[in-house]
Amino acid sequence: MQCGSFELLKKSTQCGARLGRLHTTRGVVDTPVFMPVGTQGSVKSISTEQIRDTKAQIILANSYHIYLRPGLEIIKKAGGIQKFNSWNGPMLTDSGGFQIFSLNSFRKINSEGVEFRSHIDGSKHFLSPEISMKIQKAIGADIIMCFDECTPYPSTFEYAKNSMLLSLEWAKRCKDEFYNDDSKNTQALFGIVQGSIFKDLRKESALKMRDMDFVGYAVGGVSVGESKEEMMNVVEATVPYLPENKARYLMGVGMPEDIWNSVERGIDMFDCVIPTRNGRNGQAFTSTGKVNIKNGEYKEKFEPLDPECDCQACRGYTKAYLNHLFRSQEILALTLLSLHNIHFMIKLTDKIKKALETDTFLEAKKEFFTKYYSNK
RNA sequence: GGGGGUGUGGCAGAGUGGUCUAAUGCAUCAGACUGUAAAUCUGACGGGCUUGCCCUUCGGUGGUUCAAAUCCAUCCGCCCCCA
Repeated sequence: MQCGSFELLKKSTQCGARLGRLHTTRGVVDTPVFMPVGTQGSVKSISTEQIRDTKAQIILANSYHIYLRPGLEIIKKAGGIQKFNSWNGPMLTDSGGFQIFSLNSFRKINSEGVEFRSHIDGSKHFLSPEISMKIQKAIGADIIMCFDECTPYPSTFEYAKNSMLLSLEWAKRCKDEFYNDDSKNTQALFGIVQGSIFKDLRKESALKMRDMDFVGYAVGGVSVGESKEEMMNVVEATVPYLPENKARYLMGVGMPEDIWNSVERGIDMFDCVIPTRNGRNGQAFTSTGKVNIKNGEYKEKFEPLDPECDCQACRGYTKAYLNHLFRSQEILALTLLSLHNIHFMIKLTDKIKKALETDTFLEAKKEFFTKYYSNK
């Protein structure tokens, strides 16, 4: 089966949610899926072994970061990113498009591409759709992304339109570059819909991307500061114009509530730094809501973080101990909470999948949130 | 016995006449984080309320001064050196 192809297994009769299977060179991914982010080829503070324990099916890496360090030569010599980090499973690389947004003070955009100053040493680098494709081919992830501009929020309609058209133009160039060799046999290129929060732009972008016939589609330019309501409006304005038989990936999302709400509207794939970043900063997601484990109230709570969770952190340790680890700045604190949060997100998608099998998505969602918000 | 130094908010430690409720760091208390420049960042941190102001703080007491953490006297505590 072609890498990146999507098998639609079941559609909810209640909403837009769907159960599916994404085929990749290194394995099958059941959707809806949450993909932990390992920007530099490593999910921060967590070993590949531990990532497997969380039952994550596919992880992300960032081509911009890997290109800067260790560099493509080393990745090639290693035999590709999956061998380098010994994950050996499905992976996805982002194109560097998000860095146009997040490193905005270090770059200059023109229609040809983007000039970056390395955030590491200030050196100049140029990224274009063609270069991004070459980089992502060299890294060798199963799924690679078009080089786009992640449009900042807020943007004027005019800026958002030009940005969306630029990403469209770049998408064509990505395709041309991607399909000029045998990489297409082992990798899949996904297109990215832009258009900020403007429905017309989202529709236009989605339809034109659809015409380009990508293997899969992403909704980009969300989770950049807009409200949750706006984010859902974007999803609703985009999904109806994407082909049903292809995967839909909402980039950079999200929180548990975002996952439920987006799956409900027809999204299949997610990635987000939240479980790991917030984990490192002391915030845990639990079945009864968010917990800031650093807070004083947990100093003497000799009970697991989440009694419903069977991750390493919850199996072996108490809130009091995790609180102590954070207060004493022990490295283990970062690992355990990151691990827990990833596990939580994976379990959440498991719940969703199970509910879709029995066509009870809305009931499951209600059950989840009744508990999740019960403490607040 | 002689000489020198020092005492500041939970801790460390600036400040040596007004701009001092008193820098800074730590600790403490909370909040934020969405395709990772993040083990990060923000805010609070004497008390009161009508949130602008009022009251109370720099070892104790007394004084000088329009004004004292800051100067003087004295008491108390601690540290160092020489015998």
